[in-house]
Amino acid sequence: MKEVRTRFAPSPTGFMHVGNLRTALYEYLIAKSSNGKFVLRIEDTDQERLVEGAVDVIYDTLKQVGIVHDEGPDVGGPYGPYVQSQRKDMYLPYAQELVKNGKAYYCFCTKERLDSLNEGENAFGGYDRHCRDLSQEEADKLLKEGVPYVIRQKMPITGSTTFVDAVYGEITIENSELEDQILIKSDGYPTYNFANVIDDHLMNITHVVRGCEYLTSTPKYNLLYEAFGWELPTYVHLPMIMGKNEDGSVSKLSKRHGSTGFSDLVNDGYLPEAIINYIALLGWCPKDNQEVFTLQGLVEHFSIDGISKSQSIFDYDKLTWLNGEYLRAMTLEQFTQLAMPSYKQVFPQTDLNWDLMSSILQPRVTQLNQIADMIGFFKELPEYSAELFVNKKSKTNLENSVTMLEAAIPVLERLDTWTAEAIHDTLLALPEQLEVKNGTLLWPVRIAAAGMTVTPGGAIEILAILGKDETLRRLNIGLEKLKEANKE
RNA sequence: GGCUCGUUCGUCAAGAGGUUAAGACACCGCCCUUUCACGGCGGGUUCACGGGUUCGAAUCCCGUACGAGUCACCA
Repeated sequence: MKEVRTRFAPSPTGFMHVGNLRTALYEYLIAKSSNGKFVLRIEDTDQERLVEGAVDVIYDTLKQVGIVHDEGPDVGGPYGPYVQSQRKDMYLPYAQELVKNGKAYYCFCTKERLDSLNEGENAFGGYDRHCRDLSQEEADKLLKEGVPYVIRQKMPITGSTTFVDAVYGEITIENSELEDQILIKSDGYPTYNFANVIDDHLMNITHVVRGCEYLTSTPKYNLLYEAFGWELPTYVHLPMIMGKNEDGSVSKLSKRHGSTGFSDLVNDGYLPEAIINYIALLGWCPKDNQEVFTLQGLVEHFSIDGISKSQSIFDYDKLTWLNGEYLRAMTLEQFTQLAMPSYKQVFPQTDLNWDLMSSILQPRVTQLNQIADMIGFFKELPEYSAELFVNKKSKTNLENSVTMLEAAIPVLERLDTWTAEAIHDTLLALPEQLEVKNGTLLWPVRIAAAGMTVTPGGAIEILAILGKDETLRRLNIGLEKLKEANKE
């Protein structure tokens, strides 16, 4: 059995769309699940769209998610170079061979003529094959005169072309639908379509994996393989990733739906592992419906027949949930390490009990970038209304809250060892004495300590993190606020 | 518009002629509880529509509708 070889062939645009990343992931998984090779090839044949540093974005992304390529521009390999602009001179001879065999031809049509074909009421819709039947003498003459040219593929006029896709099955396209596409551009560079076929063959790629936007142009590729007498690869076309619009309609995932780039998602506080895990599940389902996977787990479970045919909508809610699962699954130390930049953002100078902080945050955080907002109240007591002390379920009101704080403050003042455990024992002795439920005491304490109704962690943890001095200061502020409110 | 592909809860989806049509996210309710979260339990008109084929269709066939892709010297 031939070794499986797949390739990720991005254009260096400086941006890694999640759709691209998913394609890379599936290519990697297809190769690795059968012990094959995964190749990285940079497709930079469009000289007008070159972006500085764009290739690094590709390396960085793959590195962050743990997808390792066996061959590529940076690591080399037996089929190099792996950058198309460095392979430029390889393509023309193949195109010329096609011309010689009558499968392609020189075209001298100007841009203006081409444009005019698609204008006005006589719009033709495509190329009219004007140069297809130029005699060899004419072509040679124009070539000698230095008239700019492109090389176009000569498509069959009649009949149809059928191919089998591993996901979509048998697909037939009428040859009359196929345009005489350009193989070599007037700047001498090959088009994507042509370079792709040549390189995939030269690099022994066995599985061509790509988005299904290429589905209907696949016959053009196959006609090229046939013209050269090369073996066809296995095609694996992937369904698109879509986004849901406000009005309920669906369109290709783009900025207006949210973050669509890998680095955007990371900035939003998502973990690379969670992003990869989520993306793997968008359009693919394992036999046993498992949902949480490491990259290695995906390699072990992946199979092409689990790829779905229909487009799927990127669901930020589910990604968020999955990210929370990853966050909760890690050790406290790992969590603290990831959270530390946020901790330091809020407390650049001070050190708090970060372990305790992490222990209350870890079950609650779903995106790392929420942390700074969640812990802001530790740094500064928010402005709040005395009304917050009133809570039906805890049976607290403006009057008994005073009693609770007046009971809590002195015992806390006498407490020397300021640990969560000691605070717990001290505070929880009070409700019994006062003959109230725990919540009746703890609600006002927490409100006074935090100045908000919803907090990560309970009163005890919050006091422990705040420290004795700050706790007492805040409880007294709360007490004053209550007395003030009761006066009115 | 031509061509190609697709359509199972709001979303991701299992399902391959006979199932009470899984599971997950989201949502709602209850429990746990020191608020929130975590965790536990429970809930909901889901097979686009219309015809066939069949004893029997989410599954097979044909139409229709809707959605998407594609028709570049972009990839």
